Amino acid sequence: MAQGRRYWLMKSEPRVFSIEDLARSPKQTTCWDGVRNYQARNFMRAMAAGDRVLFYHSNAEPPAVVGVAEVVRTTYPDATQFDKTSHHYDPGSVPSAPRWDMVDIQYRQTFKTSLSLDRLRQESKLKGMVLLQKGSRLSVQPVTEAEWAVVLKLAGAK
DNA sequence: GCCAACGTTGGC
DNA sequence: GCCAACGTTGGC
Repeated sequence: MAQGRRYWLMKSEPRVFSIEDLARSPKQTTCWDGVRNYQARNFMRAMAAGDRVLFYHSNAEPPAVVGVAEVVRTTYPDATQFDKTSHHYDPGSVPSAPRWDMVDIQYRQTFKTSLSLDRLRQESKLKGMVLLQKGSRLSVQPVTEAEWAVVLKLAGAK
């Protein structure tokens, strides 16, 4: 395989949608709707099927990377942007030129031990992670191959 | 195009 | 619940 797989991190509040919810979803797959940040959207547009995703629980106790998912469908329009009843409705977006996209991701594994923010911060090799940068709020962000390897090793996972 | 006001994110 | 950091909006 000449094309290298890419790695990402996606945040979700477990009270809204947790990795357990993903594992219980039909086909263990969900569409990642509701992203309303251009940078995050652009990262989703760069995703390819087979890319790996760290699943992160934000607003959790503790906030932590809890497992792995995989991109199984590349970007397509997020239907909630046109749905007036949706919390994610965007009156400025028109169907002929959808502003917001989503991807589908499928469950892969839950770490036996989740990796809290604190734990990740202790790892000098991870100090460049987007997640750990001051003020970082991006809900979809890139992870380098080296960071990916360190995180999976810390989790005792493959 | 500047920038103040406002809304959101997310750790604490 | 607080609030720092950040993104977006809109008046000018």
